[in-house]
Parts: sequence; structure tokens; C-alpha cells
Amino acid sequence: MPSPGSTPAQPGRRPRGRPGHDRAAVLRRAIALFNVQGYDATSVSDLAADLGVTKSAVYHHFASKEDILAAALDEALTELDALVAAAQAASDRSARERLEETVVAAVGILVEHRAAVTLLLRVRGNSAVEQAALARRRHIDAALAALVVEAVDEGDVRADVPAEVISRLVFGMVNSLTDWYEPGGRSGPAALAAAVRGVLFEGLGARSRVS
Amino acid sequence: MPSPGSTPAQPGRRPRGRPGHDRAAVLRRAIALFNVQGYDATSVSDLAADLGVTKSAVYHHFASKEDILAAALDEALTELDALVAAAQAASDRSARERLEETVVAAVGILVEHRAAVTLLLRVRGNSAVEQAALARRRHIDAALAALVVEAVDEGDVRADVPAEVISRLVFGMVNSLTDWYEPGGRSGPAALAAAVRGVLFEGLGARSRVS
DNA sequence: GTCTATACGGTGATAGAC
DNA sequence: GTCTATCACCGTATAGAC
Repeated sequence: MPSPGSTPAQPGRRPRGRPGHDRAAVLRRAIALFNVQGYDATSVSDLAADLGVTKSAVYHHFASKEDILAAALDEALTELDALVAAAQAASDRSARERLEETVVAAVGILVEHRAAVTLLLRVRGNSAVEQAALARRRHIDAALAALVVEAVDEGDVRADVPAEVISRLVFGMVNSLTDWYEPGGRSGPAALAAAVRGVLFEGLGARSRVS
Repeated sequence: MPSPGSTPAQPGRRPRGRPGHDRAAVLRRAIALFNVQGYDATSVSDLAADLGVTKSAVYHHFASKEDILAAALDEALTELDALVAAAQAASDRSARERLEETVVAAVGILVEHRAAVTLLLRVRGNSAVEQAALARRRHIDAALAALVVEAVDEGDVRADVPAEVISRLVFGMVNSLTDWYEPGGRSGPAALAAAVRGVLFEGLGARSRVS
């Protein structure tokens, strides 16, 4: 495959033609705009104006507006698929251990791919593209729930609450990070992941042995 | 009170005009549609068709599409304001105790006014109405965060995580209920509230004294 | 390879006539 | 209270400039 049209553009060496945006740059701005204004409320004109080009330029990079959304959702889903795969592997470790690591890793993904994940979490299945994304997400959620079931069965996670509910609550808390976490915040991703892990697995109580 | 708009039930003597929907009925359907399709993706035509009337009939009850949104958001915000007021009162009790009760009450509101709260949680401030709602919501969030600070100061909630972060995580978990809880589910609201309280304050660990 | 100009069919919100 | 006309703007297609 002799480089089919993709990125000869090394920094400092403009290949040819105009100094415009490439597909990845358009996608990045689109995700940002979709998150601020909402997908439906964002017109291709908005995106083009934000990039400083015309609508047609946007349609040069993507076949349709929905195609942009699909690419954005794919970014998030690819990361989450990898998360699930990692959680299912290494089954020599206890489910509880893998669950804790999965929560920590999920926080990392939320932070690193915040914009794409935020978009994914807001999808409501209002089109074929969105429904496909929801289906992939359901698969991921089911795998995470199965991990919780394992941990409950092994006796390392409380059994007085249905595992399905626990799974929803755990990843509901993790996902809620997209609503407020700012990359430039006071506490970094590592501290945040530790906080989530601590609150979830140890509870809110003061750190004391007795009581 | 001479039956305000509802069921005059006098044969052959309609009170006025047609047997159409009243404002509350329109609002209820609107909230449902907004949640399924998204606010922006829902046109007034959609709503009118769903109600079986024309667009203009909808505009008779509400001045604009945004006005419908404002009414919906007000329902949720009114409930949450009451929640905050209750949490701040009774300050003879410990902050931890009031926090636990607030969490339980919040779950109740989420369940009972799920549709309106869901709408509120999706607002991004894309218009004056939405910005006003966001401002009210920020005020509520701040009050809840202050309650957590109190509980930390009293030594009843862990201090190794910033109170602000704890507050976000706690109510992030609570708010995530809107994404999956179905009123007809197997576990009722009371069991759900108990589950959330338990997971948050005791942690996910198996119920055992000796570990 | 990236962008501009232009146009078209469709639909939304809304105002004004009935 | 309802119907209709209007008009702005949407997503998309095509043809060509740099």
C-alpha cells in the first residue's frame, strides 16, 4: 500500500496545496462543537465558520454530518472496547482486583478522551449511526456488569445489592466525570482515579479502623 | 373552584372551544418527547403530531418552544430547591446524617420526576432559558457541596479526597440514575435509595466485620 | 488535497388571515 | 382557535480554482 492519500504532512514540510485542515483537525473541532452546542443544534455551517472555511470544505473531509458523528463515537467506543478486553484478560487475578483496575482505567479514558466519550454518553439512538453506537455500548456495559457479577460471586463485593445495580452505579459515577472534570484542574488524572476507586470501594466514611 | 379546565361533564354544554389538551398535558408530552429525541431534534410539529393537533394549537398554550423547555426545567429545579432547603434546615443534626438523607431524598426526586430532571441534566446553556436553568443548578450544586464540606469538617466523611470532588462523585452517581432506572423495574425506589446510600457510604466491599 | 461558489429540495418557526 | 403563506436556514450535490 503506497500511502493512500494519508498524511505525508510532516510538521515543517507542507506537502502541497492550501494550508487547510485535515480530516483529524475537522473531527476534533466538530467534537468540541457538538459537546458545547449539542449535535443537532450544531449545523455544518457552524462547524465550517468555526474552522474558518466554507461548508463545502467540511464536506470534502466527510461524506455527511452523520459521518462526522460516527467517527467521533468510534473513537470513544474503540477505547472502551480495549478497556473491556483488558478486563476480561488476565483472569488469573480476582474479579475484584480486575474491577478496581477497570474503574481506574475507565477514569483514565474519560479524562484522555473526554470529548468523544461525552458525545457517546449523550447519544439517544435517534438515527442508524446512533443506534449502532448504542448497541456497541450495550455490549460494553454488559461485559462490565458480568465482571461485577464475578466479583460478587467470589465474595469480594457486597451481595445485598443486585450486581446489575452495582454496575450501573459504579460506572454511572465514573461517567459523570464528563460533566465537570477539567483537564487543567487542581488534581490530576491519577489523583482523580484514586479518589474514585477509594470512594467506591471503601465508602465515604472517615478513614478509621474502629467506628 | 369551578373545575379549572378539567372535565366539566355537563352533557351538551362544553365549557368553551374544543375538547383539546390543557397546558399541563402538552407539557407532559413535550417532556417525554424531548427526552426521547432530544430538545433540538424535536420540532413543534413533532409535538403537535404526537398530541393530534396542529402546531398552532401548541403555540396557543406556550409562547414558544423555549417556553415549554423553561416550564419543564422549572419543575425539576423546584424539587431540587426544596431538597436543598430541607438539607440546610435541621442543622441540629450532624452534616453526615443530613447528607445521607439528602442522597436518599435525591434518589426519590430522580425517580418521581425523572423526565423533568433528565431534561435538566442535559441542558448545556445554549440559550437564555438554559443559562438561567444552569445558574439555578449551580446554586443547588454549591449548597450540596457545602453540606459535604461540613460533613468532612465534622470528621464523618473522609478527608483524603477534596470535598468538592466527593460532592461531584456522590451526586454524579445519583444523577446517573436517569440513564437507566425504569419505574417498572424489579427493585422499587426505596430499595434503590438504600442501595445508593449503602454503596456510597459503606463502599462496595463484602459485608463483613473482619474483612 | 483542500477549498470556494452556487444551487436545490426540504422543513422549521412564526405571523397574519380566516 | 385554526389554517396558510412566508422566509430563513438546513444538509447536500456539483463544478471548478488553487
